Amino acid sequence: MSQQDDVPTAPWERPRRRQAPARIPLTRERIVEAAFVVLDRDGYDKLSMRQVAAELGVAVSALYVHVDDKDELLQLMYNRLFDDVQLPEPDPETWQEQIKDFARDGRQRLLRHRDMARISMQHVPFTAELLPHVERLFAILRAGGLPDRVTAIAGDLLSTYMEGFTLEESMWKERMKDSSWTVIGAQLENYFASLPPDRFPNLVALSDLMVGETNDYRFELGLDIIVRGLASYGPPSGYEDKAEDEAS
Amino acid sequence: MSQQDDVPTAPWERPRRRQAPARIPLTRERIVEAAFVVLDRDGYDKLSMRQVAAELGVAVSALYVHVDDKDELLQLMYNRLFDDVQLPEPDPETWQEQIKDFARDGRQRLLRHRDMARISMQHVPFTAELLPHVERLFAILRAGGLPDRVTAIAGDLLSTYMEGFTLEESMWKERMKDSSWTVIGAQLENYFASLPPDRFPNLVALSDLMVGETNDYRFELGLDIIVRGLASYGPPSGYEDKAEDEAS
DNA sequence: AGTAACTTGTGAACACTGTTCTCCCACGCA
DNA sequence: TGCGTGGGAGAACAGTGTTCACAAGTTACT
Repeated sequence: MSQQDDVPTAPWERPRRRQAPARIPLTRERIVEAAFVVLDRDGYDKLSMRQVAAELGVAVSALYVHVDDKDELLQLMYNRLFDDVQLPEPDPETWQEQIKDFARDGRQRLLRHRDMARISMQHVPFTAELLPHVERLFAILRAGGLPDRVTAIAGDLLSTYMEGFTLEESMWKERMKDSSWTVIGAQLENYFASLPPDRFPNLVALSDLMVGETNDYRFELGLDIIVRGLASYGPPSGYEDKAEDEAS
Repeated sequence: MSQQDDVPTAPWERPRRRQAPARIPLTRERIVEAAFVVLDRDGYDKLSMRQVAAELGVAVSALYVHVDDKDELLQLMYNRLFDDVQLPEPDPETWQEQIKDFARDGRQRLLRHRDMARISMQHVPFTAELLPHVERLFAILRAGGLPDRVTAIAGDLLSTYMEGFTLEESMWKERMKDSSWTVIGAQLENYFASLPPDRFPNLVALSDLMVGETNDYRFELGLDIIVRGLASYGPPSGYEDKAEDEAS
């Protein structure tokens, strides 16, 4: 952005401001960027203010000029991860698929950075930057004909599932990061299958299904369960009438 | 709870040390108990090994004789919170209500101790002590006539929802613990309603529903959405397809 | 009996953490 | 020229999880 700094200053233009500060000024953006570098390299447990400062070649206290808290820094990271989300125009025909895409995209974003799901969990999702996304999500759900009270909590339900699933998923990877996933899965399946069948008949019977499938498949199935539950409150498929919900 | 010692140790559980003789005053149980005292009094952020040791009037390093890690201590707390769960005999008629009761009970347990939801989120739910509960849950789901692949992830889905919902719920309380819930709700509702209606029509329209209802109601509705989604995979209601034979 | 091994618990120490304090220095402005 | 201001540096404070050498007390064996 400042690639013309090496051009010598013409004698007739008096530099009103200091033209080129010797160092790039420290900004929130640069701090967040460095924090992501540390996070991906060392993981959440090693993500400390000192490490971020070291990454920037800067004193720790310099960070606190731009950021109030470590908590605020984490918030900024979360916001930046989702700030370029683009939800589609609400379409009553395909609202179910639109909702699923929202969750799929969220999971992919969380998986982009190591331990990101852990950060996402301890933070309130209603920041000003993310409000447009919630707004769009609501628009899609209402376009699907869901009653308002269902719409009002569907956002919570979906993001809770998305974040919770991804958290568990990445925790397994982290906990046994020495092995590949196929090895992990085999170990787990083996464990469940080795339980005493008289006391754990169902666990034994389902051992292959619990971990044998890929995470993608399991995420997709859970998503489908939720969307089916949501759709059960809406108009029968095929219609687009906004139907009142029938009790019991 | 010591009758399950013959359950093989899961591969992700680090082998713990020999159990201390029963006559020694300091035991794992006492440490866990003290940890709960500290947690309820000072919250999760202040729950440190030093505080737990101080609560017992004991040196910090003494804890490490009985507990490998702080992580293990947290896991023990989680286990103890759920170790006396009692799930009912599977009943194909009322399996949906049985499932809901499972989640309701879990939420109540998490709410019993301050910040407990935060602890629950970062721990693996498949410890040996908790396996019987998963087994029972599976039995109920299968009795409801759900296909095995749905049953296999329904447990994850339910506990993720339960823990995620409770986490968010308790985070709000913690973050604004000065005010009562009605005040918090009013503030939030006010905030959403005050957004520019041209850019956030749906948020404004739903502002009262998002926070106006009680947490109990919102939890119940989310639970119903999930159970409906699950039921959509099962036999049509009214029928009772003979489930896999249950040995009584 | 003596002795060795072991379990428990102690106090100090190490290497960190988030945060704040004082200080310094380069800049913009008068 | 002087001055104020604000960003950054470095040290310091009060913590954190964990480990270390060491001291008791108990048990087990020669």
